[in-house]
Amino acid sequence: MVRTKGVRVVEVGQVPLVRIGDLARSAGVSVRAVRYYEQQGLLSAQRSASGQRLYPPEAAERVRFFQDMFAAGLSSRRIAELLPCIDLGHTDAEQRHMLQAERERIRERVTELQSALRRLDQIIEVTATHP
Amino acid sequence: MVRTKGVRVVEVGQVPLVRIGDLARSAGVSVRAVRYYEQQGLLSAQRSASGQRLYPPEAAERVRFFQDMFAAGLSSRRIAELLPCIDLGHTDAEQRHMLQAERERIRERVTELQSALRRLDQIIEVTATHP
DNA sequence: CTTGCCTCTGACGTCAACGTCAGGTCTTAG
DNA sequence: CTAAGACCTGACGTTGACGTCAGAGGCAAG
Repeated sequence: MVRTKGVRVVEVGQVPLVRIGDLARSAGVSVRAVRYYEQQGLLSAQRSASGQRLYPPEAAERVRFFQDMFAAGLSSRRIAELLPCIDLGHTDAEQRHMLQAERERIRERVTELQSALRRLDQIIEVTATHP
Repeated sequence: MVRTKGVRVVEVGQVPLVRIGDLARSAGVSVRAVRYYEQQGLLSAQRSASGQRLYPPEAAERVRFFQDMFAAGLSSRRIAELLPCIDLGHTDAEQRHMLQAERERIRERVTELQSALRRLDQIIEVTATHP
């Protein structure tokens, strides 16, 4: 076990593994959030002898992907359904249907937001002439 | 008091008023939602002698505006702050700041969503080649 | 060895926009 | 007059993605 720039790293064969705090920091989320993702079946972790979670550094990318999807309004359930598509690189009919449905949902949200934006702009415009 | 096409209407002077159920239907929300908006200070209502809420028909437009703003991620608190800007037709510095901030927030959400859309499209594209 | 930070597992708290239920009143069609 | 809806006021329940706290253990530095 070595220490590199403040981040404790466990070398298992050639694979460096980081602990939950480091993952959380590098992904920009809380430690609680990472544990939550595991609980929801989105993220798995190796365990050290003493039971501490150990992650490969790529896990940070995956966590950021979760954030993107949450921001897009997907539930953790949907994201869980999404992961096999990514990991296996192929989809069945049901999965393709789900992907299209979510895509459409997000597109609708975008147009909703743009509509709201226009309404806000109207208000700003109107009241700008009457300060 | 008259009945017009199934909608009970109260004539007070020249102003026709509708009851909460009619407002809810014409705005496409639940009765509970309308009461909630009143509780949050977004909507006021005249009361009949027996205490029932009475609304001018334009209230439906206002309720739809609430829906737009909620869909854009504004809280009822923010919407309440917004209403005087609309009703009075002018804004002070603080209000203008708030309007700009919310505008910017929504714009960020849009780009987030578009980013998520691209990621989903990538997945769809990749897996489409491997059915 | 101890100090200080990190991690662990529960488990309860939060927040917003309502849903839902209870128990009672109003209104109107028939 | 009566029965069926619509409406009233509380007040508790729901959902999702975590926050937060408690109590206990792990681990590198001095």
